[in-house]
Amino acid sequence: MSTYSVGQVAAIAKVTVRTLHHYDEIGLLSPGGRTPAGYRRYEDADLDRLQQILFYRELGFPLEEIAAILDDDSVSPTEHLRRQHQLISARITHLQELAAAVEHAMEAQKMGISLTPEEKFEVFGADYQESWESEAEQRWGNTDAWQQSQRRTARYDKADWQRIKAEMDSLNSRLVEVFSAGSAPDSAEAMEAAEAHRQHISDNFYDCTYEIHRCLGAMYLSDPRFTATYEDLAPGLAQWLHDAILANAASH
Amino acid sequence: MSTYSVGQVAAIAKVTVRTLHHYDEIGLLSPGGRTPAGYRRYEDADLDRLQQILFYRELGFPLEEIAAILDDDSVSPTEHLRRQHQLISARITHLQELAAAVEHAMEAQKMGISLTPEEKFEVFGADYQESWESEAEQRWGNTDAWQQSQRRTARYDKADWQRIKAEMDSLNSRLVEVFSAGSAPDSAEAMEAAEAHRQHISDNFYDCTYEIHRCLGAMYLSDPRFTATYEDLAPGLAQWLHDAILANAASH
DNA sequence: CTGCTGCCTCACGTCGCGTGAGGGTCAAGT
DNA sequence: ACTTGACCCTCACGCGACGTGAGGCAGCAG
Repeated sequence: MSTYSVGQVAAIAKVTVRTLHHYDEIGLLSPGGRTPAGYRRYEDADLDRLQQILFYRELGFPLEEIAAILDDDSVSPTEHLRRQHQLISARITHLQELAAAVEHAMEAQKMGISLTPEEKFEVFGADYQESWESEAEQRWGNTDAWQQSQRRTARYDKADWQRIKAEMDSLNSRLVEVFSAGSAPDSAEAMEAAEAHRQHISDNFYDCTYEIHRCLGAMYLSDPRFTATYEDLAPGLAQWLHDAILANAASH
Repeated sequence: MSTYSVGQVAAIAKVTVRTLHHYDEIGLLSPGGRTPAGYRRYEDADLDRLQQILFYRELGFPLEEIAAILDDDSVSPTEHLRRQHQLISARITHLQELAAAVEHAMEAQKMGISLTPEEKFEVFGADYQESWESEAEQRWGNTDAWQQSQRRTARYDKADWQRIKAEMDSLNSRLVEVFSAGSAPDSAEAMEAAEAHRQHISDNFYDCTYEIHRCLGAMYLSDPRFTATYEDLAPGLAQWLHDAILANAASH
């Protein structure tokens, strides 16, 4: 198995040595080993990873996010390639739209027509990272909350997700506890639990105002997926949680 | 004629207020006017300019370069659009190559084959040639020579380029010949070759005065790209050609 | 006249490197 | 055995294109 020095890798991948140093510094790409003198030695696997990194970089992903994507070992290499292909296609369509817009502008110019301000900027709106989880996006559209959540969660690594999962579990068991004790949705404990729930979302996903929290509560009843998880914990819990959220929101 | 506040422009163009402030700071986009209270007021012309800025930004140009491009009033709006379209197309082809490379990688993976390191990074080398063109523009910027060259070469087709390439090759081999024979830069043959070089440029690109030819000679030494091509033909040739050009210019 | 929203100007923080400075390493030639 | 030159190392500061408050004026609504 052959290994490569920084300079060699830099030459092959057409990046600078400094870039490789940087990737090592931030832990994005650390060489497989070092010589006794401290020289970095990259292995074939490192080259593979570098290639992946450059792909995602080319598509405009921040390095931290790339690290998160690549370190998520629940995704197979094949799956990665599929994703990349999808992302590239999305990007291409976006550029084609841009090209079409330019043509449009040329037409308009030749005819001496001027476009409305909104028309001029239409094409820039499309945040090309769509296509990906468009399911949730359809519902929440381009609300600020959703976008904020996207930005934040993109950076989370496995440990973060584990912590969040654990917090959610403890929140849920607290809910079940209060609910099973027979407390009314507008009791102090119920409202406290609802507030904790809201706080958890604010901390980890997006600024969850009382307004938004109310919407969430409604969704726990209307969206079968959510209803299922709560009803699974305890029958009647979805409705109760919904009421508790309303009560808590009203009290603030 | 309506005007817009920063916030309004930000909303229309989907950029942040801070971005507009920044563009104002660096002089890339200053609003047409201000209210007595110091509030920025953008006019329709400013929106047009902003649109152009965003186009070029999307294509990865640094802001300083964008300013240079847009402030070059020798370029008509139509010409701008033509350029943009060209740039977008180039970018699309590049991405399509990337996509093809991904497909290639998928194939290889399915077959259990592993690619050579060089193969893996081939596509990234396609450092799209437009960058050099714009770089040259920065240096030679709005000199008449550059513009003349642009106008003329725009109409050249493949056959023209082939002819020019052939002529250049024969000129270069003549240079190498004279140089390798040990002739001094101020010998008759050397000066003749230099003169032929100048003539070729005048015929195909722009009126190359002796003055300009001298500058070119200097650039063959100062610009690594040119130095490389001549040094590649024969070590020491760059310096020698430079001297020959000077001698030839002096004799006229 | 109080509050709210939008605008202003500093001014420091961030990301992805570029660019030396100062110094060790190692194969090749003399 | 010694020198040279290419390559490597680790700091550490700089830069472009903004993000993100802090502190304060402007203008209107109730």
